[in-house]
Amino acid sequence: MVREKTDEVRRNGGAARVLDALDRKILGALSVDATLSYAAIGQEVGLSAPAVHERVKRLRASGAIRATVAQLDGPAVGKPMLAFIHVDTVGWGKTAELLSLEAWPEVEEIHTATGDTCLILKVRVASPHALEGLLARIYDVEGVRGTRTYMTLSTHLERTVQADVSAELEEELYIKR
Amino acid sequence: MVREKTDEVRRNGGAARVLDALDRKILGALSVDATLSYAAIGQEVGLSAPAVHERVKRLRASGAIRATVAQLDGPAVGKPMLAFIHVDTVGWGKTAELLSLEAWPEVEEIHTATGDTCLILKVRVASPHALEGLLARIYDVEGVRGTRTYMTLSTHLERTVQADVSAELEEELYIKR
DNA sequence: GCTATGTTCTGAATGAGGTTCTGTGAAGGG
DNA sequence: CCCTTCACAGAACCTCATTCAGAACATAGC
Repeated sequence: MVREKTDEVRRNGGAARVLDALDRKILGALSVDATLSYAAIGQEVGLSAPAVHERVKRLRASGAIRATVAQLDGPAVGKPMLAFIHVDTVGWGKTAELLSLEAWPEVEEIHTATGDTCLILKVRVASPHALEGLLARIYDVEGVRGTRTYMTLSTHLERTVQADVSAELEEELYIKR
Repeated sequence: MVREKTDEVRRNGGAARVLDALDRKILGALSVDATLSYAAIGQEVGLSAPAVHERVKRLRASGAIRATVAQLDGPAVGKPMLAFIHVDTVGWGKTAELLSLEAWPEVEEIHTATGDTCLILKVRVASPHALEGLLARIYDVEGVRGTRTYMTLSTHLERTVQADVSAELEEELYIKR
């Protein structure tokens, strides 16, 4: 019976479900260090290892945990330069074409944005020369009208999505599908 | 002797060391899915599990792998709104004060940048109201002259630092200290 | 050229921790 | 009041991380 229910939840991708305080504590811990053992997390939040495991499995299935990844150091892997590029296009329809940017390893983020620009890119490159080549390729894309590049000189903070652990939000947090 | 040398490398934090093709393949795999077993990675790159483990240990010690974290989903944890905020300050010295932004859970990234602005923030909030409150707090910080906010409407790509697996870069990649 | 030395790998052995199973107690509904 | 459902704890199992010893290979010095 329990198994049936679990499978059902997994089928519909995790229906709307409140994240309680324990879930947010677990997410907070894993978003900082995903190598923690379930037993260690259980110590922190007051659960047994299997209970933590069950919740993490649910959080993965529901999409609250998108992935578990290694955070690399830009300079260490040969990409010391970070920049944000604002791209203006001739129309909204053309942004679809730009999505092939996903295949470019320099591009880490692509957002559609409001303001005086259409797209915001976060890119990481090895050198000024590499940045110039990237910009040239961007201008080659059909529909690109112009770009504005913001080079970063130093990065003071760079982390992933934070789960707020404050308790008063409990009622508002739902898993969206 | 071997142990001595290993300890020495660890003491100076991992001296300049070339990342070879195997290292970059391993980094590429772990940056996408850090839950892979060492045996599975070894299958991909042609090494045994202990050999992969040894390399990963070195990559962690050298700083090429900064951390292993769970990537959370913004909407799922109650933060559906993502924005970039460009902050103008009255002088460079004042940016140090702004670094207390690290303690604000809405702020994910802080960069010093070139261009017509001093700081670029990446923030994720629950609602327009929360964004307004955040901007009010930013303006309360001593030295803040103005801000420009770029709201994102949709995110087409959001990933971490990518390790280029192409082979021709082999000679250029060093671990910086 | 030969030897000593350091490096990195493989395969085996061990132990920690991930994963599953079963039972129990609490909460909600008929 | 009983039944169902759910989440958890404890125990058992089993995969996989980790360590160890030895082999292969490259390098430097004699």
